Amino acid sequence: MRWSDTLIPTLRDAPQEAEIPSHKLMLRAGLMRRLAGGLYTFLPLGLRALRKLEAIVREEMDRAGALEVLMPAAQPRELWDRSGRYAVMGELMYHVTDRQKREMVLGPTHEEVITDLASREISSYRQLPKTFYQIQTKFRDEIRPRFGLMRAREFIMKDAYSFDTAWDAADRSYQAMYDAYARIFARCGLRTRVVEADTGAMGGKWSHEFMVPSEFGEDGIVECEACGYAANLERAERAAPAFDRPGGGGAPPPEEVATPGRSTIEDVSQFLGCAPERLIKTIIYVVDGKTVAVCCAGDREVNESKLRRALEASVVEMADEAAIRRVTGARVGFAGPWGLSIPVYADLGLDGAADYAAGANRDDAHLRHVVLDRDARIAARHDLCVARGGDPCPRCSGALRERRGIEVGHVFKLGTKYSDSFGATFLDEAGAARPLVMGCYGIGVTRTLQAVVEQCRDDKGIIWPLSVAPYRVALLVLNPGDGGAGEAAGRLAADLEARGIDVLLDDRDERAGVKFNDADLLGLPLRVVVSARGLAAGKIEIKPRAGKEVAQAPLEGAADRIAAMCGE
RNA sequence: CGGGGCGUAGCGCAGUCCGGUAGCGCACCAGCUUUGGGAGCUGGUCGUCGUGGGUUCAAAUCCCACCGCCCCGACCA
Repeated sequence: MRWSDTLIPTLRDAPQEAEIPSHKLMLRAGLMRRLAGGLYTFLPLGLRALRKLEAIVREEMDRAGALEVLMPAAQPRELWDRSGRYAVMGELMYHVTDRQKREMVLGPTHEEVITDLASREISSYRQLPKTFYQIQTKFRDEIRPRFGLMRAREFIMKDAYSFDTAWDAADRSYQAMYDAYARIFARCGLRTRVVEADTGAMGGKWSHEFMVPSEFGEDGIVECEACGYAANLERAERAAPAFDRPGGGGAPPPEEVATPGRSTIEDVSQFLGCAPERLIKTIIYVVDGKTVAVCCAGDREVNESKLRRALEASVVEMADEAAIRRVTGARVGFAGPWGLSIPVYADLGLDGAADYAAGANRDDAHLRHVVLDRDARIAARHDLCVARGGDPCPRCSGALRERRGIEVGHVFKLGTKYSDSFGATFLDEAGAARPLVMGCYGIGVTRTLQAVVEQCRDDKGIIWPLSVAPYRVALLVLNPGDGGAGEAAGRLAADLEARGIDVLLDDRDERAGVKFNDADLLGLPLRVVVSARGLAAGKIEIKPRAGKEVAQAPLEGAADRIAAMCGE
């Protein structure tokens, strides 16, 4: 392809809309353009990279035995009512009404559609196991689209769904997808980290996320360097800290202190001259309709997913102001764990807590010298806080390290949540109807493309891996009119294309510097320069984008040499 | 939805405080020179100054409302 025949609108400056390096580079390199918030047009160069990535995903899905299908983006609302997710996902979905006034949604994911299909088409254990996948545009009305393709409102996703006769068989399907994912990301040139994850609105028993470590990732993760434990902060466990604190025995009795208007941890901490971690934070939650109190150290955040799991509940929300006043008898900010008629759950970070300060359950007052076990009745202790760097590892004696990651893939063991709501059953060998055991597996394809750029770049531009590069070779002609350079480059390009090597021939009437800089920006893996100067000596030059050294090579046989470097 | 910032040519920006009828760099078009890391000179094109309303002899500039974008938060496979 000749540069002058395609459209690659490179930009010297990054548009203001872009914040993170990959987003800026994708705009500057002419891969895509923004239409509106979270909506992007892929330009020819960006689309080529996307298609290559999709091809890798397809190959590995097929190799893993998954069957490609294509489901509609528009789905009847009733499907979502049946799974009960209309209420959970309602706000996240785009709603459309057709001329018959039927309510439709644009699919943010396809568990409902595939389970409906399976319930109709799968009836015997003889048909199992089956895994279906599709590569398709998803729609999510994100509250805040961000960072280009990282969190877009319309994006391409590879989603897959497995159906098995039983849990152990489902585990094998899960493992097959897990392994396929590892191969896919490796082939894309990505270093990924697998972490244990929360299942969120998807439901299900267990899940793993494939994370690309990046300071611009939207997810926090912790990992233990000693044993390899790694988890999303939404799920990450932590062991009880080793305490080095005065025991409760000798502590003086609680003492009430007036703390007028000091309702935040920060205010109280300053006012009492007491570190935030020596305060007990008491938060009132409504868990499946029941009001409970949750205590943790003042410098910690309650992890609502952990709370939900610990109490085996399905809905956790913070109590409103009226409920807090009713339960504690005080305004927000003065709650404490004593004298409450509701169950009090304590985070394990408070084990052995002695000589703490906490709200007095009375307006404008706190208590000092609190010993939790002595002064409050605790219903149960659980790990209820968001983990963070430095916390003890839940699996070994190591310490957790915190970092950020971009979620590019997520695999879930779903179980029978959807097959139950859709009556998706099969007959086993004994002729008994049993629910299909499901798994679901997603790869954010467009997000993965940006993650590649995020991970493969330098200060001059992108450094595409061969596997997903829009073209494998950038062929630069300097001064095409001189010494037959233009003709020689044209012949070399044709020669490479005949061998199946995709080449971008920069035939523009631009100065060398412009071409070199654009080549660095575009980041095609191999840069080949044809110039009159080189040709006079019968030479061209070859330089990998990732390297520094420029190799001179004879024009004779150059195509062979380049093809070999492209892995052909 | 709350807090903050921004909106002036394709991109990056100045001008706004203090009202006087729009500018700079890059890009783009033409010509000449130049030609291995974002060339030089000359000439030229491109603007409902986000939108609507108001104040004023006069509004990019002041006032009101709205819209869009970005960041932080809440939220979110």
